[in-house]
Amino acid sequence: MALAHDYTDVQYLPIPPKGADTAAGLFRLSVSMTFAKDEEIYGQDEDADLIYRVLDGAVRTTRVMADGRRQIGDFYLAGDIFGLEAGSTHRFAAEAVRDSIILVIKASTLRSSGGDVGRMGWEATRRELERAQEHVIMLGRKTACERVASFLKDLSDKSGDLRVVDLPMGRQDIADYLGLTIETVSRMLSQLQASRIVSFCATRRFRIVNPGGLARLANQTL
Amino acid sequence: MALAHDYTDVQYLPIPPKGADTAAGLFRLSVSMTFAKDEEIYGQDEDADLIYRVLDGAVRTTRVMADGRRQIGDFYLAGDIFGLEAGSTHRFAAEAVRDSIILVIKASTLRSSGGDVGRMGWEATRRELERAQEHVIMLGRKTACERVASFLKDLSDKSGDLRVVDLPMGRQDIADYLGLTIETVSRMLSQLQASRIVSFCATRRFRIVNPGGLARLANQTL
DNA sequence: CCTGCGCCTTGATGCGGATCAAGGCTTTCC
DNA sequence: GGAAAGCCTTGATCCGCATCAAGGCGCAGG
Repeated sequence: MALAHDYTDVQYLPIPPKGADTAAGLFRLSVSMTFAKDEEIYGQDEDADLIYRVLDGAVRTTRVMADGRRQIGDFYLAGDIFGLEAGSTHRFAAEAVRDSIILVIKASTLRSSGGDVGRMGWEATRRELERAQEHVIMLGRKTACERVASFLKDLSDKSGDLRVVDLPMGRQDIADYLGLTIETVSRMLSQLQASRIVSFCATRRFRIVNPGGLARLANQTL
Repeated sequence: MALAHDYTDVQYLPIPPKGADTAAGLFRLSVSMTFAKDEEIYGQDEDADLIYRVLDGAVRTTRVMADGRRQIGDFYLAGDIFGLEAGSTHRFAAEAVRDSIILVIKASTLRSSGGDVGRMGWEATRRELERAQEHVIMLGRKTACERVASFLKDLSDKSGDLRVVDLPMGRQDIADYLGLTIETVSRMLSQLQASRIVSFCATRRFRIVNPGGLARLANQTL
């Protein structure tokens, strides 16, 4: 298990991010921190008085059962907000998938403000809820192939790049997100490549060859 | 599919609910409506300008894939608030599990109010998110037996009754909530009864014989 | 360069839960 | 009360994914 972050590299942001970014306003008073690959950002059951935003890198939220079974709640990429999923304590831990820069702000600052800022927090929570519900559909009723296809499609939808997409996470993380084993994920990826749906230029970088086919396999209901 | 509700039985509530109920304040300006068993309260993809609270009965939210696979998002019992899960349109439909009385209020009334009322809406959304995440763990990493045990335990935790719990929903609804088939749910229930964990006095009413054993089987991580 | 380790892929086999099938029970409606 | 339909249970069989096993590949460090 990674050591708790020692908070020595906290630094105040000199300049607020651009105005075009709606979420940026929330983080005007935030501090920036860096986390190494696999370092813990917060732990399961820790107090939840901070809210986070990925500036660069990637983050996963995880929950581990007593016998070691692990479920990943979600992945967060540059621009995403996380840490909202909590009552008084976090129910998932958060870890850096790779070296990352994270903006941090006190939750109480947000929650207490009634106007625009508070509503933005609510909006962010609502988006989290939508993603969690999409995840429920995936885990409850989709086949292994549909899950992997959905995952690749979601990732490509999120990344602005037209056709070539980077996977920030390893196969085990994908498996723990999709409720599968690493072997099944690997097999499905090979299968998608064999069917000319996608094409891997490297282990963690692929191109979508047949977007229509991918969408059909993903079987999104919306 | 149930016909859309015709809204003819709308009636204004003469008296606000008791002050002890924190959520009640939100629904001071609500109207009460009744829905028959299996009647649709709102549809998938419908506009989301209303928020709902169960006064009596039970509600399920569902999503159906093109080929008929169905996933239940959650169940709502007396006192629960639902309908928050939406951006501009509902991503799940909501249906009455049995004859139910539902309070309805305009979402815009809530969202626009800055102070306490708005914060209560945020809190309700946050609780929804927590439940959805618990659901993700269940569907992603729990066995059929653990899912059914968790389900019975959650239900008993929600209902104030000490030992005897009523199931408002049928086996198919349980299966579609747990990501299983009706046959597997039935087998697991029989198995739990055979192991003296629970005891069914009727098809939809059971008693918890061994609460410790049930909790152990449920394998909750928190 | 070579070596070693971590990550990934691929193959063989097993098992948990789905599917298929056949009643039993319970509720509803006449 | 009797008939019919819907809901639930139980058994037999099948299949998709997990598990077990054996390398392959690529990257880091010597």
